[in-house]
This record gives sequence, C-alpha cells and structure tokens, in this order.
Amino acid sequence: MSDSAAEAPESTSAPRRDFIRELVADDVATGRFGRAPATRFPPEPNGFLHMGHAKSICLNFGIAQEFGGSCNLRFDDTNPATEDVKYVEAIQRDVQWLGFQWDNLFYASDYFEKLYEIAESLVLKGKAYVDSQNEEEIRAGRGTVTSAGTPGPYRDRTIEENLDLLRRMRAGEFADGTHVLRAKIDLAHVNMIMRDPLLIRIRHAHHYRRGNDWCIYPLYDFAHGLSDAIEGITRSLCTLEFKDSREIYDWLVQEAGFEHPPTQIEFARLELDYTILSKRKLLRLVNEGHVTGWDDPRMPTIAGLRRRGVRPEAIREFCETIGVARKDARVEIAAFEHAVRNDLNMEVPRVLCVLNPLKVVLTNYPEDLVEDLDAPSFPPDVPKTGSRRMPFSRELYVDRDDFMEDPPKKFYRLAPGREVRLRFGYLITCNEVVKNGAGEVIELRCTYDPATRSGQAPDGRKVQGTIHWVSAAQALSCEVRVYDRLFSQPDPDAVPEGQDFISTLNPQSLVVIPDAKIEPSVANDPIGSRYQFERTGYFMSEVESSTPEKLVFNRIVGMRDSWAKEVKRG
RNA sequence: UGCCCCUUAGCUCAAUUGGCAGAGCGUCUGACUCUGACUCAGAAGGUUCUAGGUUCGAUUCCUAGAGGGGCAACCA
Repeated sequence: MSDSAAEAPESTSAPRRDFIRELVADDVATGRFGRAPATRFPPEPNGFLHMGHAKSICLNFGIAQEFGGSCNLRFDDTNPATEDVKYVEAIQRDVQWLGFQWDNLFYASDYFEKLYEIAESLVLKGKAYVDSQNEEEIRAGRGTVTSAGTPGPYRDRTIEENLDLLRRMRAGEFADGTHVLRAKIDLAHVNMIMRDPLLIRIRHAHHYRRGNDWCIYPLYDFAHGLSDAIEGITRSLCTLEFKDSREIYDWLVQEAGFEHPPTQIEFARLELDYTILSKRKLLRLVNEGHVTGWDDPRMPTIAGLRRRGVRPEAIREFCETIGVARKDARVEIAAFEHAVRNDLNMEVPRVLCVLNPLKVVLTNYPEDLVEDLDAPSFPPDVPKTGSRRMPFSRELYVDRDDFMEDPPKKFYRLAPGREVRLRFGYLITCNEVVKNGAGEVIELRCTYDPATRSGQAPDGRKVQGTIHWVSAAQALSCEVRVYDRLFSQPDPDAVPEGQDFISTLNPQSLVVIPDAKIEPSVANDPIGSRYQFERTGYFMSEVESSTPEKLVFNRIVGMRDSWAKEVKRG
C-alpha cells in the first residue's frame, strides 16, 4: 500500500475523460465502494437496440474495461405486456456484434422474489402500504406540480393488514388494478416521484420468461435501483430523464439496507440529425410498414446499420467522438458519416461500378480485342496490398453523371471534345454524341490514345479528370440500393400542429437502381463483402437478398463530394 | 404555477478545478493525387446566454433574470 502511486501508472494515451469517468477514477482512487467499478447495461427487451443504446453500451462496457471493472447485461423485464424473447436474442447479438462481452447475464425477472422480500420488509417497517384506490383516485391524490397531494383512505392501514393484503396480492387473490403497493413517504414532496411512489402492481399476464407463475410486477423505480444493488453495481448510468428518480433510488437502496449501495449518474441521451432514436417511434415505423423491419438498412438500429454495412468499429469510434455530457445533444449526421468513411477507407478494396450506365464506343479500338488491365485494389496511402484484372474493350459503360454536353467551366469530366482518363486505363476523347428520337444522349463515340495505357501521356499532356468505367461485355449486372437519410429534416419531430414525425419521412430514402454495371472481379466474393465503389461511395453486398446470380449492393455511405457542393452552390 | 437539470465556435465536447478560451466534425482556401476520395497545410468562425456581485483576476464562485429540457403511466 505504501507504493500506491506505482499501482496507478500514468498512461501516455489517457482515454478521453468525461465527467462520469472522472467520478469513476475518483471511486478507484478513494476506494469509495470497496469493490472494483461495476456497471450494467439494462435494456428492456421490448425493441431493438439503436444508436442511443450504442452510446450507453460503449460507456458502460468501456468504463468496465478501462478501469478493470465489470459490466453486466441485465434485461429490465418487469413489464409483461411489451416484452418478448425475440428482443432478448436480438439485444444479445447486437451487444456482442458491437464488440462487447458481459461479465454476467441477468434478468430483473429473476429478482422478483428478492424484490418481494424487500417489499415485505418495507411493510414491516411501516415504510410501505397497500393502497386500494383506483388509478384515477391515486392520480388525483398525488396533487400537481404546484399543489400538494392528499393522503388516501388506505394510507394508515396497520402493518398487519398491509402484510396480509400484500401476501394475498402475491397469492393471486386479487384482480388487476384492485390493489397496489406504495412507499409511504410524503404526499406533499416537491419531487412528484416521492409522493408515495407505486412499487408493485397486480398483472395477471403472461411473462415471456416467467410464464404465468407470477402476478405482481415491480415498477421501474422499485426494481431498477434494487436490481443494481443486488448485483453490486457501483455506478448506475442512465439518461437525463431519470434525474428525478435518483431520490427514490437512494431512498430504496438505503431502506433495503445495502452497504455502499450504487449511485445513479445521469447523462444526455443521443439525438441524431435526420433520424429518430426512440424505441416507441421506431416500433411504429416497423408496424406501419414505413420500413421493412427493425433491420431495415435505413433504421438507426444496430441491426439496421449492420445490414447496411456499417462496421462496429465505426460505431464505437463515433460514440467516442460525441463524448458524454449533461446537455441535451443533437449530433450532426455528418459526424457519424465521417466515422463510417474513416473506418471503411482503411479497410475495404476499391472496385469500379457504374450506377447509371451510358455506353461509350471507342471507334479506333479493335473490334474483338479484350485487354486485361492490372488495377491495384488499394490506393498508395492505404497499407494493404492486392490487385485484380480488369477487362478493357471497345464498348464500355461510364456514368451518366460523368458526361455533360454543355459543361460549366469547372467540370472536368467527359464532354464533347474533352479528354479524360479512364481509371487504370487509357485517355479517351469524346468526338460524337449519339441521341435517340427524344433527344436523350444514348451513346458517346470516343477515341482512345493507344500510347496512354499507363494512364500517362508520353508527351506529358495533363488531363484533369479521371472517371470510372466497366467493359460492357464482361461487366456484371447488379442491383444497387442507394440509401439516404430516413427523414427529410434534421429534427423529424419538428412538425406543425396536427402532424407527427411520419409526415417528415424522406420519400427518397431508398432509391433502387435495378441495372447497374460492376466489374467482373467481384463475381466470386462472399456475400457481405464491402467495397469502395471508386468516386461513388462505400457498398456491401446485401446479406439478405444478394445471390451469386444476381448481386445486390447496399450503399453504406456516399463519398465526400466537393463537386456536388459546387453544383449546389450554382 | 412548484422543484430539478442544462447553456463555451455551425455541431459535439475540452479548458490542469479562479490564471493568455482549445480540439474533433462541418465550412472555406491552397498543396498533393490516375478516386473532385484520402492525406497535408492554412483560414474563417467567440460579448463563454444576459445583468449585477465577490476578486488583482471569473467560462469557473454568488445573486437575479432569459432560453432549452425533465417531473403530475399501475411504461421503462
């Protein structure tokens, strides 16, 4: 102990400290809890995990890792009406996919007996009573934020009577809603939550885990802190809206007699531009068919992001950059997209894919020649190696966006009389524009310079533009699903009276391109492979619907596009 | 109308606890480039919500006010 300073070596790369980590570091330094830091991630299994949960997961599990503590996964399954085993399974899969492993897997529903014992002990101490008023009467008796509540007629029942009633509640003698167990605190308390909060209610319902063997269900305020205490949690991290619950949390763990009980710390929940992070609202999107399911690639759920192609590394990095504070936070989607690109940039191979094909015929290229061009799969600044062969021939496809008949001056792609470089290939010049009867451009007739196979002109002339292409005969047809933000405005809830977030759904959030053309080298890659389609974005072959015969790709995120900004500016 | 929380750059967060207000993202410029990507360099951007007070000195402490948010489910 004399050399305690040596036990806490200074880290050269100290993790970013937020106010919670400061507290935990202090706990460790002072030995406040007499045990290692212990956290928990406590979802209710009534929906899929989303980015907001990811923030909480990274915080709780991250603290455990950084401070040599532990983190439990606990299902707060105290409401039989909303919960389901399918959510339990999805949540476990998502937490692990994010890269975290819990020290213990617990269920609040396993604590029902212990919680009941605590309830009896509260009754015995005169700290809780059975109230037999109905819901309306209880609400009326609670008063309002500006006026005190008034005691109901059952508040002064004897301990014996309360104990008898509570036991009979448990035995299933009473119907739903006839009785409720309440803490006996203060009906005039300034904190509404402390006005004799409800502890236990009767629910003759099927619980996905307990079946029908239990009929009195603890409410959140009663179950949560005591569950934390039972598990030996030190710091119970939750979001800001539970601030007022802290008082009942402390009251209960103290009345229940826990030594060095956990304490609650609140932080701001995450809000992200152009999407919604509320299980209730996401459930509505699913139920009303606005999306295909919880794992629709447009959903901000972990399952949706995974299916879209986002890697867990990107989510973790994002959670680190947004930090933790007590201020309501709405984060720009650009910050998330940056994290996604930043992660993928260093990891995935490059490939050429033409989303909106426009035929190019090289009039001076031999009719039946097919060359094999060597194309490195990574740019020089990515420390990975590998290359593939790209067939090159007389008929190619380029992207319609890369041609303008009457280009503005800063457009340095293809246009009549202009020369561009085909990525990994030759320099070509557009000589002729072929149109159909409707005046639409349907083909470009170009010439290539045979001396430029290296991509360089021997005479040293410079071309500014390099565009992507595929060889028409060898290219694979594929479906590309271009996903965009789910909502059309940063705050989907900011709507006029009488409307709700559904009205702000972005009708362009999914654009399906049924017949894009991709280079043939990807033909035998496993489904679920990620790529950068050069100059276009990051994509992953769709796990649910891609087949070797018909490849389907999800767009994970587009490239940063300064030309698009230029165009937008006019 | 009561109690509680929050307010620092466009956004998210820092500021060694009272000592010259910084970073990442975004924006703009430029360099580099066979991706208008990446990378690199630089710039713009601040009445630290406001008004008082304490102090040699306040983003930090105190008072009042403004704005935003939470609390009156037998949800979590």
